[in-house]
Amino acid sequence: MEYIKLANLLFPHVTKTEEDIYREFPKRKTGGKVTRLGPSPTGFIHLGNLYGAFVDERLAHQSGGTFYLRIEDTDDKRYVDGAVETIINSLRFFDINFDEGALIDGEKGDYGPYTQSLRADIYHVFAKKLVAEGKAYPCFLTEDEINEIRAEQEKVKANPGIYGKWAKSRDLSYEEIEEKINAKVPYVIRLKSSAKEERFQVEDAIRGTLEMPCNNLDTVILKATGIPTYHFAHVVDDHLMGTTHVVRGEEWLPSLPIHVELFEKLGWQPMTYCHTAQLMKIGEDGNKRKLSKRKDPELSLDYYRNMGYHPAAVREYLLTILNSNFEEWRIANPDKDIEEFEFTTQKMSNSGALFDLNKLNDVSKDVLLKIPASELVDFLKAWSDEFKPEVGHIFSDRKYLETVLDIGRAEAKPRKDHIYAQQMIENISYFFDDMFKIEEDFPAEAKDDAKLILEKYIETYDHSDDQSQWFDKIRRIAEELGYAAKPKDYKKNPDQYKGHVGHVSTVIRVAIVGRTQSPDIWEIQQILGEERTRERLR
RNA sequence: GGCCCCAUGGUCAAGCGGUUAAGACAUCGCCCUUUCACGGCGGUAACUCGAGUUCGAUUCUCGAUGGGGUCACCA
Repeated sequence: MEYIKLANLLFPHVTKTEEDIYREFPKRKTGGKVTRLGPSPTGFIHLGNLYGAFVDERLAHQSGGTFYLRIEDTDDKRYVDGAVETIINSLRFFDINFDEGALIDGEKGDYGPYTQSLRADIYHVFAKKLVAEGKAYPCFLTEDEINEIRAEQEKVKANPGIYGKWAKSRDLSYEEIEEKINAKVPYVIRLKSSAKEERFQVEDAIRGTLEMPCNNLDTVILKATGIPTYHFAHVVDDHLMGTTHVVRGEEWLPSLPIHVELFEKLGWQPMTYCHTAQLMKIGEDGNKRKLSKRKDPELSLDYYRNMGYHPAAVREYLLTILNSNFEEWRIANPDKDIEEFEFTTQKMSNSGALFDLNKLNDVSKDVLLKIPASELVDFLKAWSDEFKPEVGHIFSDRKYLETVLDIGRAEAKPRKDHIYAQQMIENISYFFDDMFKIEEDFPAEAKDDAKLILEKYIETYDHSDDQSQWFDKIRRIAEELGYAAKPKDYKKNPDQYKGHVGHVSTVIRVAIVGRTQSPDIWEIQQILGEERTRERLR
């Protein structure tokens, strides 16, 4: 078989050589790591993507390298309008920014185009090269024929796939191929696998040495449309674009042999692989399972934006599951910027982590505590503009809002009330008259005296009282009505009292904020002002 | 089914041949306290199993079991 003749028959339009391409894509000069995110443009982006993107970003930027965005749109069915913008904006929200690639205001960087569908001529140069060297061949098998092969394989218990004797287009003569081409019979280009009966080893930056059998599959590298499959595009692009570290989910591990053979046949050196563990969730059956775009909309990034989690909190949480030593570092360095933490692939876990909302909430409390109230207002405002415009009026008095958000935060043992925007709004709603409502009942112990308690409270109320004067008055009211002035007395002799001062103050609390739990009432009253305080007591 | 990855409390996880098997979250109890939150103290709770190697295995090897992934002209 004259392979070069075949290559020319298949790729008459390809005039460039591989040397031409190498001139267009010179080796990068930077010393740092080069990573990339290669999303397919479905526009859907979930926590798992963010998790991976975070690894890419840290690896690149921590080493003074480059992080770029490549759109992997080799499957035209997947394309969703505006998806690229969504991806970029979602990631930017979490402070993950690209240095080059297919960005919103056009391409940036010297290794473009960064959209795979625009790189067809490049892939063809290398596909042609492989054909010319007898390492790839056209395959004319139809879908039906492939199904038949699979059925036959099942019958004889052979592994499914096109390989070895099942690869029926492998041994077509030039004349046969030419005849089909002229007859416009559709075909794909397949790798002609060497199917070495041995195992190979690859170093993975997360998992250490990986050992698996060599590939034996005649994988499709160019589809009938002339567009490459992921496997081929990955190898060609990452080599040409100078990627040093390929970060991807562990679901790619099984196709690693294909990629390794592709690199070998192309005469290239594979880059460092970093196969991350998948983020899991508990399925309906109680078992762990991979996050799925279809089934788990609540784990899409939008869910967290909707709830109003602060991006810094999500980043902080992600880092705790990404690098096992991060929490320790954080405890030792509570005030350092997250950038200062030295992220390493070695410290990454290689078993799938279950997403833990409790932990996120806990982390979030600490993160929000460190954010000044004025910034919190900005954050809340941006969130409400997008997700809850009906509360827009709470931003009309910024200073007031800041004061509200700052309750108890300056103390040595600060309150950690804030977790995420939606919850914060709910928490502070009683500070706004239109959102204030009585949500809970008076405590059972003081229910019958509620009216009396409030009357006496209004009578003695002096807005200029300081906190201790104010509470002394409540103590007095409690005693007058037969409640213990100290909870301990009540606990000792529960029969002697109707209840204790806590029950009395809870009546007042319910009147002021509408619930049985809140920060200090005196402080709240000071913020509300005398007029509104009295209003609510009526 | 073949191949691949993984395996310490409910969750995330330290550990890398000898430890009373860390820590965080969650949970429970106590303390602080006018409620809640915060904080403090304490408790419950783990090495999947079986063979080896070894004086000694959570740690190394093999096997089993379990979980996950993958076997497309999807990525």
